[in-house]
Amino acid sequence: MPELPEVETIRRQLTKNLAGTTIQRVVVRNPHLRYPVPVNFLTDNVPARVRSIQRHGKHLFIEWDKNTCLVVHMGMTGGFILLPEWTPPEKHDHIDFILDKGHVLRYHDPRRFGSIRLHRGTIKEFVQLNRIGPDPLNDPVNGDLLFNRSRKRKVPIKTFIMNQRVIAGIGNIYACETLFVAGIHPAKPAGSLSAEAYNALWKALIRVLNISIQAGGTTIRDFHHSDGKIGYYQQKLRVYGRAGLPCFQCHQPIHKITLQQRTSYYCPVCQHE
DNA sequence: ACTGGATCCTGACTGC
DNA sequence: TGCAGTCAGGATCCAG
Repeated sequence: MPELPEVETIRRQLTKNLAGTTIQRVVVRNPHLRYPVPVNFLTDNVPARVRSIQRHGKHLFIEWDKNTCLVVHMGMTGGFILLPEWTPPEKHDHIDFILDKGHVLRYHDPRRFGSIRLHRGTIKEFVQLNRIGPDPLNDPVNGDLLFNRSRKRKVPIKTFIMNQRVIAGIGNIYACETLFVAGIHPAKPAGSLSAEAYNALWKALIRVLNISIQAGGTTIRDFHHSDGKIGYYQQKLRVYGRAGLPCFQCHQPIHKITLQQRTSYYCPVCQHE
C-alpha cells in the first residue's frame, strides 16, 4: 500500500503522537511478517522513550536508542492506528505498542508483506547496506542524476523509477501519475530519454509527491492515517485506475497496459515523449 | 547486467 | 449463496 506520501503522512502523525512518549509494553500477536519480528528485543527493551521518527523512501525508522532503531516497511497492506488502550484487537492486528496515557499504537497488516526489523546503526548505514537509492524529498537529487544512471538501461521508464535502488519511495500509483504530469510514455526505455525529459520528470515527481502529502496521501482500499482518517489524493489522480475514462487534458480514453507485472495507466495522446 | 516469472499472504470483486 | 478465478499500492529470488 503505502508509497512515499503515505509513509510521510504516517511519520508526521507518529511524530506528533509518539515522540517524547514512552512505550511501556509491546505485545506481538503474530511475529510472522515478511521478516520475523524481533520479539525478544521488543519485550526486553521496554519501557523505552521514542527519540524520533524518520523516513527514507517507504521505510519508517523509529529511533529507540542512540544507535538502535526499528525499521518498518508497510508492504502493500500494513498500517498503524492509534487507539484507546483497551480496544480489543481485530483480525490482522499483529503488534501493539502500549504507550503512556491509555493509548496503544497498533500495527495491522492483512497480507503480512510488511516488515518490522531491528537495525543497530545510523539510517544512512541501513540505506547503504540495503542499497536503497536516495530519497527524492530529503536527499540532494535531480533529473541529471537520473539521466546519468539511466544510460544504456532498456527497462521501461516506469519500471526504472519504481526501482528502489534508483530512487526510494515511488510505487505504482505515483509512477503512473508522475509520468502523466511529465508527458512521458511509461513504456519508453529509460536509456532513450533525454536530459530534458529527466528534468521534466523530476519536476513532475516532486510536485506530485508534495501535493499528495498535502492531501494526506492516497486512500484506495487499505490506507488509513494513524488516527483512522483517510487521505484525499485519490480525488486528484489523473490516470491511475482510470482506464477507459477520458483524459482530463485531451478527453481521449486513458489506456491500461501491463509493464513488468504491474498495471500501468497512461494517456496515449498526452504521453508521447 | 537485464528480464520475466514465481513467490510470500489475504481480501475484494467478478462471473458463472 | 457458493465457488473459482483474478487482481491489488511491494520486494526478493531465481533462471535464462
